[in-house]
Amino acid sequence: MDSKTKLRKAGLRPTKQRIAIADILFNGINRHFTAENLHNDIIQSGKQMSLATIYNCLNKFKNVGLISHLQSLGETYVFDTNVEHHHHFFNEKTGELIDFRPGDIHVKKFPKLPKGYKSSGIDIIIKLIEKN
Amino acid sequence: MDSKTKLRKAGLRPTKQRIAIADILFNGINRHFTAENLHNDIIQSGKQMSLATIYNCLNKFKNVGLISHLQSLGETYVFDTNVEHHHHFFNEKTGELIDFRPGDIHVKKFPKLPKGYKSSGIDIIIKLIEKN
DNA sequence: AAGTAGATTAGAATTGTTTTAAAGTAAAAA
DNA sequence: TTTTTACTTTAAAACAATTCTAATCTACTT
Repeated sequence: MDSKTKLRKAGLRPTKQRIAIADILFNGINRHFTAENLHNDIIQSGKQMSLATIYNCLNKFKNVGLISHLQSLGETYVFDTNVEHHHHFFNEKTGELIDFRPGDIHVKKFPKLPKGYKSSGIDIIIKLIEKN
Repeated sequence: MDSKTKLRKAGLRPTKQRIAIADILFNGINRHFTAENLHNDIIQSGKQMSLATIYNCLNKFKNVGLISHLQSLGETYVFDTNVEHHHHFFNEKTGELIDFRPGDIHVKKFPKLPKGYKSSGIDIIIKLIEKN
């Protein structure tokens, strides 16, 4: 499916800029990227586009589910008086974090790590919403 | 142990400001906070301190291991063309992210969730460093 | 008590993202 | 088709979080 159709199907107007972005993003290879990354790619391909447009488009794409964005633990630097290794519950509504001990969770099957690398740690975030 | 001693033991000069911060942080209750949070607490307790000092102190505290900071997935907003639910390898050196499928990992024992809440998802980040 | 290295501060600088308001463009209506 | 309308793009300004700068201050050493 070409970018134009894809955008239309998602309920977005296929503008020149959106098509250019979609052409880069949906070429079949999953990728992670920042607005800045993408802007560079576009500039280097000889096109011109403002960074604000990139942000606008990406946010629209995200809203309609064409892309996702990595839910870190929020936007700001969060400090923690707990220096032991531990994981977190994350209250999706309030943003509140609650610790839990590594012993309270047990990971059985492990994914195969990329060649030449070893694991230096694992961070687990269990997201919470109110029951009912 | 009082804050002054604690700071000295950690190799930090116990200044008025650091003591004030330590008094708030190390009162026995683990807590998560941002620089802004802490600044508000301090201002509300009638003390005066610049936000820059808060940042300086927290970074110092972090360097000596008195506190930790939550490793989000980096500082900037990262988008992802993969809209399926998935987890990530995180290359600690380069910041690169690689997806892995939820089926590639299996969590057996689950921590007890806070009362009144249910899980709305789980995010797992496996950090990687080069072997040898 | 005096000197020095390290700490604090206000304010400027930086970085990443969003907003604003004006000008442009795709889709719908005529 | 043309006109109209609603949505987009843009540069520039605004904003938010964090760090830096350079002057002042303070805890520790002597």
